[in-house]
This record gives sequence, C-alpha cells and structure tokens, in this order.
Amino acid sequence: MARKKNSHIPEPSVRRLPLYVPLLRDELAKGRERISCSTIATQYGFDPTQVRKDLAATGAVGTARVGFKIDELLHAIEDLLGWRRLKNAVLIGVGNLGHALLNYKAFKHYGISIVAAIDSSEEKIGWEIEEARIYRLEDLVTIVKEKNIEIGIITVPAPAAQEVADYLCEAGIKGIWNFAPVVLQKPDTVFIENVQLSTSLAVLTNHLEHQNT
Amino acid sequence: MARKKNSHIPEPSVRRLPLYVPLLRDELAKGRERISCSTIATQYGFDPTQVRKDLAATGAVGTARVGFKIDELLHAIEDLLGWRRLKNAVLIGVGNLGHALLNYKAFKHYGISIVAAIDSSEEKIGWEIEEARIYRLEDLVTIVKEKNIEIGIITVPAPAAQEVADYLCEAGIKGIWNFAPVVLQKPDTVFIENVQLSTSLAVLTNHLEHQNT
DNA sequence: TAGATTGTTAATCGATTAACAATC
DNA sequence: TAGATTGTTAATCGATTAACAATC
Repeated sequence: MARKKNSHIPEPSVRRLPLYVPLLRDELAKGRERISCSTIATQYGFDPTQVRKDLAATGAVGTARVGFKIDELLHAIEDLLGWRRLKNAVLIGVGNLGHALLNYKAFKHYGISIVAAIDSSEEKIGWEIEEARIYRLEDLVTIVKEKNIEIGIITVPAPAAQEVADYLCEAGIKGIWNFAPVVLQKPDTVFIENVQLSTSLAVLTNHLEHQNT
Repeated sequence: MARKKNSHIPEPSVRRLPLYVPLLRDELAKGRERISCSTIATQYGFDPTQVRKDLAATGAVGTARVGFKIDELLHAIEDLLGWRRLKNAVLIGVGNLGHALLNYKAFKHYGISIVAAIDSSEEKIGWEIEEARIYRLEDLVTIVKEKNIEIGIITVPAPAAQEVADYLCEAGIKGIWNFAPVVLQKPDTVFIENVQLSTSLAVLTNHLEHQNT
C-alpha cells in the first residue's frame, strides 16, 4: 500500500529505517520470507513498538502472528528512502575522502550514483575513478545539465566549501551532501545534509572521558 | 567552574557542542574576546535558549549583557567533549576510507591521535601513513598495550567487522568508532559509536524523493 | 540609568514506551 | 482453539521553546 503523500515522517524514523535494510537483505538472501518487528528490534536493541512505528511509516502492512513479508517490507523502506530511483550525483574535491567515496561501490544500493567529479588540481582533470570522470569547476553547470545531476557532494577543504556550494546551487542542484565542517548558506529550494565526523567522535570521546553510563 | 561529575548531559547537546568549536576558534583567531548565545544561535539556525542550555551543560558561566569569554567557553566545551586529553587510537582496515582517515590531520583537534594501523594485506605491513605504521592483526594486543591505545577505529568491510571488534575488545580497548554497516556485539565495558553514511544519505534522498518541507 | 544578555523556571511539543483490542 | 503478533490509542518521558526575573 502506498504511503500517503506529504504525511509527516519523523526524522528519527528516517534515520533508523536504513539500519534495517542490511538485515532484511541478509535474511532475504538466506531464503527467509517473513520477519517480525521483535526480531528486528532484538537485533538493534530497539523497542519493538518503535520498530513497528518505523515500519508503519513506510506504509508496509504486516500480518498478525506471522509478521511482514521481507521483500515487500524492503521494497517499502527503499521506496520511502528514495532508494529505488537512482539519483545522479557530482562529487567536488577529489582528496583522500573524495577518492574513498568515489571508490565506494555500494552507493548504488543507497539511491545515488556518482557520475562525475570536480577537482581544482589541473593534473587530475580527465582522470576516471569508477564511473566518474574528473572535470574543472567551470564545467560544472554544463555537466549538471548534461548528466541530469540532482545531488552535489562536497568534499573540499572548509575554506572552499561555501564557494562550491554557491556554484552547485546556481547549477540547479536539488540537494547537497556536505562533508566540510562549515555551515553553508543556501537558497530555500536546496536541501543540505551535513556529515560531521567531529559530531560522532564527540559522542565517543565524551563518553570515554566522563564514563557516562 | 567544573562540571559536576556524572551529571547527565543530553546527547543532543553533546552532538551540537562540537559544531560551535570551529566558530569559536575562528572568532578567537580574529581577536574577538566575547560572544553571546544569540550570535552562536544565528550562525547555526538554532534557538538561542537551546544554545544557552548547551553551554550551561559544559559548566561555562557567562556575564549578563556581554556574553561568554570565548577562550573559557572553548576550554569548557573541549573539556566536556574530552578533547583536551589526546587519546591514542588504532585504525583497522587501510582501504580507501581508512587511508583517508589516516591522512586526516585535524583529528588532533578532536581529541584523538591515530598512532597505529592494522591491515590484512601482507604488502602493506610496515608502511607508514602520517604517524601510523601498519601492523598485522596478530600484533594488535601488543601494540595496544605498548602504545597505550584506548580507541579502535573499524574501517574493514562488513563481513570482517565483528571479528575485528572481538580482537579489539580482547585487547582491552575502551571505545570503538565503527564505520562498518554492522551491529557489533560487545561487552558492557566497551562503548561503540557507529558512523553510518547510509543513515545520513537516507535523510537527503528521502527529502529529495518526497519533498518533505 | 536603561537595556541587553544571562540563568532558570514553566509550557509546549514530539518521540518513545506501555497497554490492549483485533486478528490470523 | 490458543496465542503470537499486528495496529492503534493512551501514558510517559525528555527535549525544545517561551517567559521572565536577575544582573552587569
């Protein structure tokens, strides 16, 4: 059953749902057909009701006493997350991190395909890493149009990030996945998701330092 | 004033505080001495009261009408996050991502120092990347003791992650920063923080697909 | 002094968890 | 049938936001 359009899905649910995907893919690969909320919950240490709420948000419907059909459930989750329609992305900044992301083949399973890259170093222009060829920043607008790119991935150093974001917005990108530790200014039409390693690290180091149980 | 031991600090605060650090360092570098909660809040699009609560959690004390002394505030935040005492870390799995992390020099400013690495490929043994030499997995226990290592960083492929985690726990590590898309089993004495790129990506792709405003 | 900003208490909001009827 | 599991409604919990007195 299709999810009602524009219904509000809590961000915590959107952040938990992708966790269930590898488990479901595994179970499916093992030939299992159905799974219950409590099986999922146990795996991740979550409350079963919480998992049920998360699944309900996708529009998936289970059967009392037997649980959810795994393939249908997976389909529903991937649908909700937008992973069933591959979106093209351009990555900007082919340093260590950029290189690692370009080489990461599994993004196909997470809804994106990096089809082009940009770098400021003249020697890298023309290189190909996986399916992405490296272009100059001045070619961005053309590439975005030609390759029908919706997402920009920013992996440049912090001082260059805002300029890159401006170019991306101007080129008509819809969303930005930002790895630079900078708050980017942007028009309302563009959505930005920030990945801050320092944030995750802070949770770990804070715990180790203060032994918060 | 020192923060009361074992007082509970909400995880949302622990996750926001690191964001303020680059701004404070910048302002300090510019020669500014004081900053107010609303200045910080405006930068990040947060509610000023929320920022005040975050800062209060660090034990920092401001002055009515003038705000907080930036150096004291920075000191208090870094203290709370455990960034003022460098913790040694070992990274396991020198693939693309592992390589990128080893090369990332700024971790020093975030409380950790990667002093050793482990890889399963024989040809990489003995290499040095920044301050980290690459060792064999069988040397882990020795290295951890010798170099006084508290943190393990897991950047191996998913199928190898649990085994690596077991080795780390056995070696007496206190915390694990896990980049593999796997739920790791662990003893109660070890703290694990997971970095799931798919989770962050899900927020972006879900938004693009369904235009949730 | 006047007024900007802190620190704190109270109100609101939303997510998590508990309870339970429906059902396969 | 009996009982496990779903789906849903209600209660709890905690974080965010609003209100306001204290103060520099």
